[in-house]
Amino acid sequence: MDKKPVIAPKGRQQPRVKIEDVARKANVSPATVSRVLNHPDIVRPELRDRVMRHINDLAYTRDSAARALKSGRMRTVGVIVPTLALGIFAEGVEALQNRLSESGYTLFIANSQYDQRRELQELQSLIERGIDGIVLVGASHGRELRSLIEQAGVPVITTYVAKAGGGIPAIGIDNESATREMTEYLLRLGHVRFGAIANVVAASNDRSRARLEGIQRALSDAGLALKPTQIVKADYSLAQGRSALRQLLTDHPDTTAVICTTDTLAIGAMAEARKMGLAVPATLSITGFDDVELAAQMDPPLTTVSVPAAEIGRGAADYLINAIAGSPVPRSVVLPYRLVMRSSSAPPRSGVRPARRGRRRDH
Amino acid sequence: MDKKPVIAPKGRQQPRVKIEDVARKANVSPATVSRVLNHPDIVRPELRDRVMRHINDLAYTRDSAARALKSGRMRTVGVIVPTLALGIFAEGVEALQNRLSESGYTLFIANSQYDQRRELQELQSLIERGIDGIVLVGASHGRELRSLIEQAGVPVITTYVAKAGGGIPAIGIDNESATREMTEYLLRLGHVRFGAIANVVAASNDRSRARLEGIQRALSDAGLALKPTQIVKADYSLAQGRSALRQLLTDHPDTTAVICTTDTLAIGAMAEARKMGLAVPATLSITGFDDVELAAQMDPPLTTVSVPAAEIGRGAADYLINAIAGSPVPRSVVLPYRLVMRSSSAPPRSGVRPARRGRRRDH
DNA sequence: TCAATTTCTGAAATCGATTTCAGAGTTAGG
DNA sequence: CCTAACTCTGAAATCGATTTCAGAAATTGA
Repeated sequence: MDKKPVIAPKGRQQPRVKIEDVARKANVSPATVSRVLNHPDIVRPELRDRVMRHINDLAYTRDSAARALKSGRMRTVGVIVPTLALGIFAEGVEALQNRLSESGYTLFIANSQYDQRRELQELQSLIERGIDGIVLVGASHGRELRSLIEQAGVPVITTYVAKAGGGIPAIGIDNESATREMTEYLLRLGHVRFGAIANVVAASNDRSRARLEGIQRALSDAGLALKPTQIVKADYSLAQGRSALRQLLTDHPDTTAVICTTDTLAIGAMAEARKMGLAVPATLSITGFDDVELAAQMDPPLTTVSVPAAEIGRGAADYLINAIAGSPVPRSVVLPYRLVMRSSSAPPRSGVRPARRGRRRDH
Repeated sequence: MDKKPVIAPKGRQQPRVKIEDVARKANVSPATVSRVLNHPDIVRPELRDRVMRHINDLAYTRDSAARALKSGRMRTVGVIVPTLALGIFAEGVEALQNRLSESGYTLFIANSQYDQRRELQELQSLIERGIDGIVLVGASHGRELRSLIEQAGVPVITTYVAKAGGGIPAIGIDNESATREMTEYLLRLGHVRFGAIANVVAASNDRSRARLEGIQRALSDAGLALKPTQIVKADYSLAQGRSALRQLLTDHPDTTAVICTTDTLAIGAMAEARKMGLAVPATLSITGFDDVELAAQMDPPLTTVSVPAAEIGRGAADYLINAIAGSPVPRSVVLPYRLVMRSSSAPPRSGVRPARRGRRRDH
């Protein structure tokens, strides 16, 4: 009376081919079949071939659960990105997956939506899945997360940053230094009235925060510290780039250079500048960060910082593969970024300190 | 002498907490601990709480390999996309992952780079991993792939298309119908000299092929069949969009409407048009496909077809969750696309059939 | 030709959690 | 007060592949 409902008999409908079935067909023991698959070289060639034929005939594939159970290795790595919507992360994940796949690993993917609590949950779930390694993004992770990882004894690496706290190794670029250089470049061009658009609303976005700090540091060093209203906070959408620029120019109409912490924001800002009738770069220089595909195709092409996302992904994969194998691994890897000067940036109108003439106390 | 090298002792360094350890601490049998975790309601409350405390104290997490082995369920789904570089796929994967995560599933991700052989390899690897369900993209898949899936007895669904061969259920939009409508719209505006830019170089890109067919069908029906030189094949990069437009206008300078099978191509085409000094939409209408974020922010905003990527991802997740549970599932789901008319398209210059005047036999 | 190696194969233990089966303990009914 | 009917817990089998250990077969050398 209390029978189980008649849904999906149990596991698979066709009772999966087991190693024993192959063994019986081939008139050998399961041990031999296993050896043919795992250490082909120690099996007599003719026997090996015979077994192989039967393996193919029966289309046998080993049960990875049983395999993982016995060997303690899942051959699986997990990655948690803030979002896949950003091309830069998608590119990194793709490179990561490709490299892992070459080495027989499979990639679990999860996304945190820039939410540390969600990141923790997803990590929990991945660890329960028995992953052999984990890739994170960014430097700021809760203590809880770090202890979870430590307890699980799983190799980790965090990406897109040059260093991270809590003894977690990192592979990526020095974000702060990149925007510092970019800012210094704009200073050299003669700009003095800056604005910054930064996607720092997500609490956990330490990359953009570092980038913002780079800007601030460079400007402070030049005695041009940004007022709070010269920094507009945004998320990572084009639309916010637009509105951020509008707000910035409302508060500071004499701005001549706008540094964005993301290409997306910069592209939004450029769109808005065009709409407002501002010539880029003649009256306004705009710079981005990431060097997405579109950056080079803009009109004018966008000055930005190129981030080696694919290299980061590959590097993270290599790191974990080595760490899992017990091979020595570097503490952290700092990859070079590249400032890409294109025509969205130029000296301010008519040489040095031009805007002075127009608006402010005219001296 | 022939000892194994001293690397990573074996599995984990800290000898993982087992269910038996918890059982011993709590003075119960492993069976009880298992019950506490899997069927809490059949264990006496006080005992349950006691066991729970020890589970937490020891930070015990069950070994998913052993669990999967016994239960035959991995609670894992795989997805193979052509590439993550396309925002449309990234968005779908993200939605897929989010929905699966809610139901306790974890997502394996792989990418095929539009290569059917690679797709097959990745699928092979996923099936060996014991996934419970698989998500594919597109309608065209080799027979080998289908038989592999069938043999494994794993539920599948393919995405971004309205239907697929080989009895594989699908969730997505009717690509051909979408471009047909788009073309008809341009015809109604009065265009007669069309060009098409299609990313059909990847052999397996059936979506774009269907889109191209939609264009051709609509034009044939209107007695305006495209000549081969009016169709430029490209991959999926902005740069190719640019060069495609240039080539198209070299061969057919009197073209008034260009239909692209991808927003990326359309955006590239618009960039090139601007560079060539062609006013959009005054002298040239351009349309895209996908409705990426940037499309609405272009100048002029791009007319395109909106694809419900997130809905596709969610739908695929729901489908598989049900199919795995043995619940009834729909054969296929056709989702509505949406034509988004923006200002990159308009009637050709000076009313109906304007270009006639300029170039051709002037009647 | 026989013994000593060497090479190869099979039987059986093992990985860790789940679940059936049966028995111990408890409560209710007579 | 004793048996009947439950409720709850534990012992042991099981999932499928891997691997150790030992023995059988083949090879080499004397």
